[in-house]
Amino acid sequence: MPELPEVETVKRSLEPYLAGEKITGVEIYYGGIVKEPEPAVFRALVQDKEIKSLGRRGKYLLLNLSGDLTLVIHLRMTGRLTVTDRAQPVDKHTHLIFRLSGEKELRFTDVRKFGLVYLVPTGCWNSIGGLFTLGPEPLEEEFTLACLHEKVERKKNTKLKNFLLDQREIAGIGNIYADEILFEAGLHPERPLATLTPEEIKRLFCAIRSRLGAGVESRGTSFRDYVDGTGAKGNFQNELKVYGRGGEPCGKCGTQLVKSVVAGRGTVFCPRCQS
DNA sequence: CCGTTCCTGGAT
DNA sequence: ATCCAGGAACGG
Repeated sequence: MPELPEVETVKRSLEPYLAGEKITGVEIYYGGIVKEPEPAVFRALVQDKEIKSLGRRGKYLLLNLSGDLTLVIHLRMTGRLTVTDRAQPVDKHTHLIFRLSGEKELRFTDVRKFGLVYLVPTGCWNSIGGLFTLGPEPLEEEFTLACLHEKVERKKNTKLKNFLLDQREIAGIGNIYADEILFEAGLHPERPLATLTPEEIKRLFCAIRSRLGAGVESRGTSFRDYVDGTGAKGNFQNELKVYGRGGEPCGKCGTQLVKSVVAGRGTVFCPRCQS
């Protein structure tokens, strides 16, 4: 599931292939992926634009085009965005292809069709609700311990895991990194925010930076579908301490890891190390 | 806040 | 044959 570290890795891996390239054509095989504008207008607007730069906000990938337009792409759970040789056979689940000037093309593939693509004027995110209301970037300077304190104080009764998954609070954390962050911080996923001590908030802050940073360093988690922009798998799946390990012994204390449901998501934690 | 919906492949 | 995975929008 592409979360912040995965989307950042896709962005970095695509940059050398896409920056400065011209989009010479677009093929839309499944129009449902293109949310705005309608597919015919989308195709016409993208035609012959240059990809000036790539960016990321939370789990959103941004392709800044000439003409002050930005292609906003969300991979949701199973989306893949890859640079592929034109000659390579098209996958059954490829919904969108951007032809490039060279021998390569950019393909959007998504088994579950949950991915989202928008084309909007650069900076005009108001039509994309999830992007418009996105919280701070946790790996940037803007996200400080004071900032986390303030957020925690405002959402007293919220459970920690719900808080971490809320993109309006902090951008880019999904189910995998939420569980890994809580394990590293030694905090129970159902702890109400109001019960956190300053020391625990500090631990949470450090764990957010550390786990997301480590995820980026390892080029993301290829637990299932995720690959980067060149089709390469990440390595962070080898460093997961709790996600996907329900029933296994905790790496720190040996207690059996518990799998439950919190915030409507599968949640794994150590009942001894996390309180 | 919580549950439901979207969608498909893989697990049971 | 049925259930489960889950990001984010939406309804209650």
